[in-house]
Amino acid sequence: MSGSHKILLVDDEKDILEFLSYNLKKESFDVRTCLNGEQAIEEARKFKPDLIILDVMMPEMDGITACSEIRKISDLKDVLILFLTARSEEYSELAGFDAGADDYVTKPIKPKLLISRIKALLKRNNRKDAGSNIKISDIEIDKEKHLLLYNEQEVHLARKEFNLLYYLMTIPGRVFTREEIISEIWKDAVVGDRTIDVHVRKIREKVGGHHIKTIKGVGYKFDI
Amino acid sequence: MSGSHKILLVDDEKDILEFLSYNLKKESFDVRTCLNGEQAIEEARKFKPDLIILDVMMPEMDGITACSEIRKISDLKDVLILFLTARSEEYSELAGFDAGADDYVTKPIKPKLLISRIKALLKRNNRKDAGSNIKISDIEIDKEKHLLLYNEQEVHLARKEFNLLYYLMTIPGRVFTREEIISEIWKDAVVGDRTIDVHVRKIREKVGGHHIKTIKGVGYKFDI
DNA sequence: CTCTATGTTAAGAAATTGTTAAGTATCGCA
DNA sequence: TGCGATACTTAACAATTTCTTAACATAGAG
Repeated sequence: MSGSHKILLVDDEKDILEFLSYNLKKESFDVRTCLNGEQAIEEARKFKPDLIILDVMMPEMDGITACSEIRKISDLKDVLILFLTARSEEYSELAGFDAGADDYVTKPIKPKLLISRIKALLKRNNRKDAGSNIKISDIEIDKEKHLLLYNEQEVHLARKEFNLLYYLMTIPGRVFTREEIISEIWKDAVVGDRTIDVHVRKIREKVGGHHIKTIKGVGYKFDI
Repeated sequence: MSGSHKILLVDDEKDILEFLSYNLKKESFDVRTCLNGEQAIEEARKFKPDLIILDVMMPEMDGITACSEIRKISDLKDVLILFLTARSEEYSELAGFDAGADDYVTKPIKPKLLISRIKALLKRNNRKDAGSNIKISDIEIDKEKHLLLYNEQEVHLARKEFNLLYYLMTIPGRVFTREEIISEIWKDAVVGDRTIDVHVRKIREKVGGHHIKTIKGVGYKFDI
């Protein structure tokens, strides 16, 4: 199922490279490794991987810089990039996404989680041609451009609001539980009970209240 | 909501056992404790928990060894295993996953985080039986969307009503006893005699009385 | 007819979500 | 770096919905 997806793994710690490499190969991915960002760019040109896993913290050239560089290479414009970050470096996430990352995973790394993320990414990518943008009735959303049109009108949503709305819209009609939403939008962070509600409220304020529907005791869903 | 999920808690420090036990019980989990790996294996065979929380560092038999042993027991093949590790023992995590752990949490333990992880684990595991929609004559039910169509018309059911109707519809015609219904919908909660009736009444009100039939002295069934 | 299981109703308890405002964190920019 | 602006989270409280119960009504088996 994983087929022969090619993954380029970049980290300056050999132990981690070996550990991940082992786990990925077990899933029958085609894996190559690099120890720093410069090597990675070179290798990426030749190897043309489907996915690059980049450690954010590396000597020589850090992951974010490497990511930006890679995005400039037209041959690799569509390669998926996943960051590895220490739990503390929360900023790197933001910077990472700005640099064009597709996902990130915090260390210490849980192989199972990483692999499921990878599979999700690769899968999502198959539909990417169909556009990472969704249009439903009066709402149009373009994830790449971080742009939302409501009645042809551009509306600004903050990052969390945007991600939340986008997440619900990935499967319109389906109810997402609070737990699902939290683990998707907040990853492992622990947030209070009312946080989701407040974000939902703001989204409703901006795109009309009828779209996000509350199913009491279950969760929220996007409705036409 | 946590229902009657059974958790086996294994740690050599009594303080931690008590602390966690208290917090888990507060969430209405069914908790048992052990002080070492050997006891844990024995207890797991009898107790058949849904989840085992294992401290990695223990005398006698460490958590990783215990985990491997447990995975060998066919009766416990599907039990979830969560490791507790000190922050410094980063590598134990790696070994832990190889031994078949499903997740891990670092000490010092924050109960909130631990519990949200536990719930996520248990939930993920439950999602095996997701053949979510049923259509019978004039009733169509979609669990994912938490949607009920009666004569093509959307009808709102509260959570308990929805779950109850869905449960009866999983095997149309079969009579479900009150006991079965209670243990499915209310788990271990104790509710009065008339509670089911009231819910049934509300469902009948909403989807026409003929579908749910009372078998006096036995239970209820969904009829076409 | 009598007895027991179930039906009905309305009240209020409990659970869940909505709202607001204030505090904290982060960002963009000079 | 510091400042104003924006974003995010939280806490307190309000509003709403859902759930349970109690009291009484009814039906049907025997």
